[in-house]
Amino acid sequence: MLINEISSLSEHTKPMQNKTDSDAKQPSASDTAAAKPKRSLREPRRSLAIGLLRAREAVMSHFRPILAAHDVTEQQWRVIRVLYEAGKLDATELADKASILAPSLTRMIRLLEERGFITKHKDEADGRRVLLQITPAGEGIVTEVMPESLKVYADIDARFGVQRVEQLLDMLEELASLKLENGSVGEE
Amino acid sequence: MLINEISSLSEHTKPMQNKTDSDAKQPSASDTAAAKPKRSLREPRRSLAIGLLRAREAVMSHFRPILAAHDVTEQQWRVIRVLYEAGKLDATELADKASILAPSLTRMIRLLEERGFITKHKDEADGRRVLLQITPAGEGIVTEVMPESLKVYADIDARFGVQRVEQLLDMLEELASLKLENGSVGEE
DNA sequence: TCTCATTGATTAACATGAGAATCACTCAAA
DNA sequence: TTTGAGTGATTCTCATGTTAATCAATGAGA
Repeated sequence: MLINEISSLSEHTKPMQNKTDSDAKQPSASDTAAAKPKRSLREPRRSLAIGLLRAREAVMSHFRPILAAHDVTEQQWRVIRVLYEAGKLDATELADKASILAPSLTRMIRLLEERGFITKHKDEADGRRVLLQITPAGEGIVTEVMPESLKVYADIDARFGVQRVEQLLDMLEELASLKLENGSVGEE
Repeated sequence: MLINEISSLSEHTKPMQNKTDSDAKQPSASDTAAAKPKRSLREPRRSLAIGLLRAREAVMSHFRPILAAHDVTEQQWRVIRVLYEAGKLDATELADKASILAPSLTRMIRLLEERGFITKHKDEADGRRVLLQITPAGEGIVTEVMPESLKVYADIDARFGVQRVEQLLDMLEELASLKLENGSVGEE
């Protein structure tokens, strides 16, 4: 029944010129109840996962040149920016705020420290934790890149509409906080 | 001056139930003219790039277990699904439809071919092109994974609202098609 | 026909994503 | 005090992202 609901939704799908060859055999809509919409597999709905991916790629394509000009990757920029905004953080907090996995962060810390953008030292209170902090050199990157970054966002605001950007951000936040059934994230 | 423009825009930001903790320190709106919003660097607006990243991560967290159960990665799933839907494609088309970079696709083709999910052969007409096609084994993956995938999307529809999902997809598409000034992508 | 710019695909090198295993440290219970 | 479970970080391994360089094939023009 859950799948039937899906197939009914697929009516929203635009015709889409069937460039493919086979499978034009739409069975008469007689069997609606027990119909296994196996056909719907070839005519998928738009995917949130891909939609988010493409949108993000489009947005990032405008930032990458700016970051590349300063020889920092997108992820390195996130780490630097978070440290700039939040001050001293331990690795877990930093990884969370910058949306970077712990193993990735470990590697990045090594490079960022070598390049003099951040400093690393153990927490006196808890020997397991590693405290990270931005350096003046790191702050320099921020003050150089941020204006360019804001310019791009201003451009997006102008083209897309400030209010709609805010609305989109709201929806994205809500989507990110959704708790579904087969969470699979909720261990137990 | 450009930054001032930005900071003025930030007034549109809605209060938004402060689920977060810190930063409730909105400076009084007294300093509007000559204020050097150096503070704005420390108090950034919400970022589209990060919002899209988090939302996507949240969505994918529900799909990854399904894919992992069938021993395919997210990207491999996209490739298989596109080939299933579109039939025979050359590498460039496939990379575009699956939102995967050409170098990545080249590597993936090798693995997917070894595992028997796709076949690869040169185009007779144009020796440069490589034509990819899904195999029955690959179709098997689709028929196994797709129902689970649809279930997750149905769950998202139920929680988020079908209409809002459609609205979100519309906005994402539009955002992805935005042409900004410093395009840096727009060759020509 | 030959040359050469173009196009499609691959390779190379480095950085990150993702999951599992391991190490180091902490803290509470025996 | 010692053990052992839990936590934070690191390491390992494989797959992909990203850019630049390279290779192979095509096609138009000299």
